[in-house]
Amino acid sequence: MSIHSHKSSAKKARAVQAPQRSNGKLRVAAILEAAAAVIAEKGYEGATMAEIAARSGTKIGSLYRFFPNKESLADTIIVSVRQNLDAVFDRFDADVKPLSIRALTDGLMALIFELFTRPAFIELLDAGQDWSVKREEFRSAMEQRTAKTLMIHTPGLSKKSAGDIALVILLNVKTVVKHQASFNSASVPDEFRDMTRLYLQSRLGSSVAGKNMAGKKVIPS
Amino acid sequence: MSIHSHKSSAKKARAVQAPQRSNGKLRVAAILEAAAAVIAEKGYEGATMAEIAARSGTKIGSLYRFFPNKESLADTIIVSVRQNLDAVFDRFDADVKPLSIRALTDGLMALIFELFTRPAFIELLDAGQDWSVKREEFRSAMEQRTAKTLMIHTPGLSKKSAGDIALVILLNVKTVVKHQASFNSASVPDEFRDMTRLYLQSRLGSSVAGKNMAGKKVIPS
Amino acid sequence: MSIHSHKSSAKKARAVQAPQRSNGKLRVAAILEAAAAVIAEKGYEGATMAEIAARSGTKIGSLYRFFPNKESLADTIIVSVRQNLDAVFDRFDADVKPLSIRALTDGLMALIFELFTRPAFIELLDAGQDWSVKREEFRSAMEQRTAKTLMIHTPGLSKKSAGDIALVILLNVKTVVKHQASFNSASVPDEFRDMTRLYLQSRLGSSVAGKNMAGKKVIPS
Amino acid sequence: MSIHSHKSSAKKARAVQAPQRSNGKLRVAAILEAAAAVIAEKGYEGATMAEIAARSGTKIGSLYRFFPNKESLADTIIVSVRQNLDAVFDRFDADVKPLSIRALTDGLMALIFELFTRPAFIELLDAGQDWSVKREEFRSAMEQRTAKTLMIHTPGLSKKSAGDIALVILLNVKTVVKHQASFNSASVPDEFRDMTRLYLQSRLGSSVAGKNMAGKKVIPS
DNA sequence: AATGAATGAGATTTCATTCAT
DNA sequence: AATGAATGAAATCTCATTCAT
Repeated sequence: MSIHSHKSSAKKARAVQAPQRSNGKLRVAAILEAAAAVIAEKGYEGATMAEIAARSGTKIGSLYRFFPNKESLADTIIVSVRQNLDAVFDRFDADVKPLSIRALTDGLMALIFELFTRPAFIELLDAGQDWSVKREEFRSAMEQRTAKTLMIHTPGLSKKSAGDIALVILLNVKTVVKHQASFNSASVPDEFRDMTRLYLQSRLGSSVAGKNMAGKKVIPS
Repeated sequence: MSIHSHKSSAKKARAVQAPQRSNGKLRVAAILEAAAAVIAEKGYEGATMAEIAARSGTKIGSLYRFFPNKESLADTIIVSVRQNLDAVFDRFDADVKPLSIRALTDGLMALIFELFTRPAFIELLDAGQDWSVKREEFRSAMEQRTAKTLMIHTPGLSKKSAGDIALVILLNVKTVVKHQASFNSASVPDEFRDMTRLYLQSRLGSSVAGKNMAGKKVIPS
Repeated sequence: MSIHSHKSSAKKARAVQAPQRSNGKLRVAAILEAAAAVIAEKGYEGATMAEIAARSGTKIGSLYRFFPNKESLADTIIVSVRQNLDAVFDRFDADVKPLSIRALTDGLMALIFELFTRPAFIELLDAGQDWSVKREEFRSAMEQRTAKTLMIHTPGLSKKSAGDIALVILLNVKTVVKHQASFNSASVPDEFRDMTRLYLQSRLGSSVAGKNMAGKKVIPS
Repeated sequence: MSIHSHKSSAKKARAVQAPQRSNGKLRVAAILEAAAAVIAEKGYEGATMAEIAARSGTKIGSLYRFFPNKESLADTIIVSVRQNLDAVFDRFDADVKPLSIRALTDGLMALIFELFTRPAFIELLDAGQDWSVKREEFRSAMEQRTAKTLMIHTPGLSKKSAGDIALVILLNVKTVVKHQASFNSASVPDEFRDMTRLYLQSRLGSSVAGKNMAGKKVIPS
């Protein structure tokens, strides 16, 4: 407990340490995982580099060798999600055309949910101030990709409409992910899914009669 | 204390000091306004007492005379919103019964929008960790009050359903308020309003045939 | 704030960081010395971290690297004394049995004096309020160890008596150490030693005739 | 709870306040009592003028009208004890001559105990740094007065001896008063009284044969 | 290359004391 | 005269980042 308690064993202490994996890949992965966990827990501001280092079994000096500053950590997390983005959407787009609106909604929401559920991700999306650039860029990418999928599914859709709808879907999923833990009522996520379905039916329904068991227009009063 | 921290570490829970001279009242008002502005800009964590003091033309010592700590500032902002709550809802409830669902939706959203639009308020609702108590308490109050209104309008509604629906409405408004500034497309708020209408029609529609131009059930495919 | 108090108000109970490089060890030693000096001069409350840092040639940030808060400095000082305790008493106990009461008194007082003379130590023993735990724990340890020695020397002694007597001895030494610097008359410490001798003779004398050159009354020189 | 809660009743608030006794004597007494209590609880440093004002029902501005600074409060407390000093000792001295040493010890200790037990007093005696002047002055007065009593009782005593003995008595009483609250064993104060008796018998005994049942060496019971 | 140590600006909070009304 | 308000230096503690070994 004392400051001096390591005194006599100091020399050996170094040798006793777990051998640090010099493998950069593994190290970077461990750091990112730790960073995601800490940021998810405490938010971007609340997360400290020291804790991230400790939790990843990295020394603070080494951490800075891989990530030159705190923001670069956040960047990398965002980017890693972004890199999935295209692959995931491409896969989805391949089979999107024949989907009913219900299936489209469910599929899209599930897909986005998956992307957003990466720990720390939601926190980063909302993190303050200067962030606007990266966040905006990412949101824009998400939005455009989602809009693209909508337009593949419903070819008649205007670009603007597709953008608006995409944004609504994204924000709905974000809301669910963000408040997930604190919902008292387990059925709230279902409500959001239903609501999003209704919304998509209203927005896409008329132009895709065939898919939608034609005839039943959804008319907002 | 921490935890607190000048001389003794005991948690001093000094009450918010009410000013007793007109000068003091002006000062407090200025402080609150500045605090709301700074918090709205930078978030709760990002806002510093020094900046709040400076922006309100107050010296730091005076700020602390009226608000013994940073949290008390946030408290006061939240509470001021909360105090409006009942009055505003009561007024709305008086005329809610005969409203069409569309009018109900629009009225409720406008009302909640009004409450949430106080600068800083949204930031505070999302501020981190320890906050959970006050935030939860407030959200619970909002939710219950909204649910009550729904049940007045649609008497057949179960308490649980009303709660779920209320929460969805609240989160929708919150999303709009929060992202308001950053929407590229001005029509997004309208989309949210429409979506919420559809959702309410689906949830309340069947039981209030008369109000809803009977016969046109909203059927999620 | 506390807790505590920069970003989060949670009580961070970081452990005292042991230095791991020779440079750090020197630094820690310098800090402790400076802390002891400053506390001895101004008392625990009066001592400021800034002054301790300055006097040890350390920057404030470095000080906090090794001692995460003011209390941990005091702790370390107390603990360092406590760690001596057993060794010192064990050595004394080995030869305590045949000692005359006079020699016992002198030996015990000298021993305790030695322990207490560490600068700052006395101040810490009296430092205010929250301290009670550590202080009490230490005093209890001192008392029990002293009582044990008394019972080794005078086997017939009841546990309660030994405790009371031990406490009196401790308080006497403490008084001498504390006022040492301010005594006008150099003979006051001798008076305390004599008084303590008389007291021990009164309390232990009757039951250990043999050791005391039986029959010869104990006459304080 | 709100900052503004007093708004409407602000004008009347002034009138509602308890009528401030304009009687300076009473006010000063109330302040001193409060100050003593607060200092006794939290120590000199820990006591705040604001709390003293509040606890005495005085406004901070008024407090400063009577006591221009914190130290003057402490001064006044010390002085008030000092003023008792002569009267109390004079009364005791009147009957001191024929007292047995035991009775002298008990009487003196009781008298000093009484003086020291004034709340806050012990705290002030040990309060830090610059205080040395006032404290020293007071201790010197106490010491001289006690020494005088000893010399009245035992005329042969040298001035230096009397001073030393007086100091020992004072410190013994101080120790008891200070640790009073924290003694586990209720008998410790008795031990101190006995010890002091033995000490006085040793120091005064031989020269006052008559009073002390002549010829009988001082034998610790 | 690895890593412990150093840094210092800056954040929150306190409180004795003075002043203006 | 009474008193609420103003003040600001000073204290504790944090943490991203750089550096020397």
